[in-house]
Amino acid sequence: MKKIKATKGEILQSAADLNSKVYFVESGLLRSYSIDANGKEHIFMFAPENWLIGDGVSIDEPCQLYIDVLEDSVIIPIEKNDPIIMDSNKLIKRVSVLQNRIIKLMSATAIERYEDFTITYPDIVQRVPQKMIASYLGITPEALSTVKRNRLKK
Amino acid sequence: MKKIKATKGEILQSAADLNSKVYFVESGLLRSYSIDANGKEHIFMFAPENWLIGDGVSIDEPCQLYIDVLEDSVIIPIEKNDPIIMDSNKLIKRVSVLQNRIIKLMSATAIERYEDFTITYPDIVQRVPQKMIASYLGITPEALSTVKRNRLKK
DNA sequence: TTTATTTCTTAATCTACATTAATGCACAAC
DNA sequence: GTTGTGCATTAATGTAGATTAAGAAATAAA
Repeated sequence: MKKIKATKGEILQSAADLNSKVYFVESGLLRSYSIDANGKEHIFMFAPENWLIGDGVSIDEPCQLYIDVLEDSVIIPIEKNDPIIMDSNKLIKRVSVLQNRIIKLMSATAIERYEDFTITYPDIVQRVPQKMIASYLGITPEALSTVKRNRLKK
Repeated sequence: MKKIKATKGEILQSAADLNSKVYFVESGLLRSYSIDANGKEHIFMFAPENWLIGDGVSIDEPCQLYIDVLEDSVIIPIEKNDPIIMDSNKLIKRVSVLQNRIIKLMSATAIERYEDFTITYPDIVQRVPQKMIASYLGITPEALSTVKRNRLKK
């Protein structure tokens, strides 16, 4: 249950690592992302204060995600198999977030997903570069620019 | 721990329901899906033999998904807060599946997602109408037709 | 300060997939 | 049998967002 200081730019986990930890963010901002066959980044999740971030794979499987530090942070590493902290409720919440994301990815346009993002993470929009938000939404930075422009027209 | 027979076409759960159960499929086939603002269905998951299917939301939140029966099935309803059965390992596996799905939705083309589907669920391809596979992949049945045609050309 | 380096925006073109519509096919109801 | 009704396929056209490229604006480095 020890706190760790992590500095901006630091990489806490790489894909293919065997990492049995998740991270609770006490202050600062982390993100997790994957890199596809073309070398393109896809942001999977942002984790600001009081969020938990980690790879969903089992303890004995290699990770799929990279986790790095976007703002200097204070984090608490937690073992995935720690039964006290990793209670089911937290996991169910996680499933809920992911389920929501899949439904949105399949049924909402980029504009709707951006609206949704600004509501769910109002402060993150100011704290990270636009290209990361585009990456989270599954579109290019260019497309995000026009989304924002069209939004203002209304 | 009682088994239930569910017949084809039966709806086990509707969106907005307050349902505290998930279902283990002993035999048969279930699916979960959402319906978007335009009335379009988006299949979230298939659950053949030995799969667990349910809504990811917390016990006290209204469901987002419909669950219905695609083939006559024998299923075991499980309370979400049953600590014996709903152990963390199963939940982590669930997170893993969803994580994978999101990564694929963001970084793979329809052709790649279809390839992936036929490998992950080789038998399901034969057991459900093509339009449901299209719905799972996030494309139209027409687009799936051309995907399959182009695949054969190789 | 000046010079890089990265980020953001705009516009032109391209492409994967959606939409629309027509046709053929299977299977059930009558 | 025939008349559905739903499903799969094909083709023509439309569109959201990708790609490419070029400038502007911000940030970091010198």
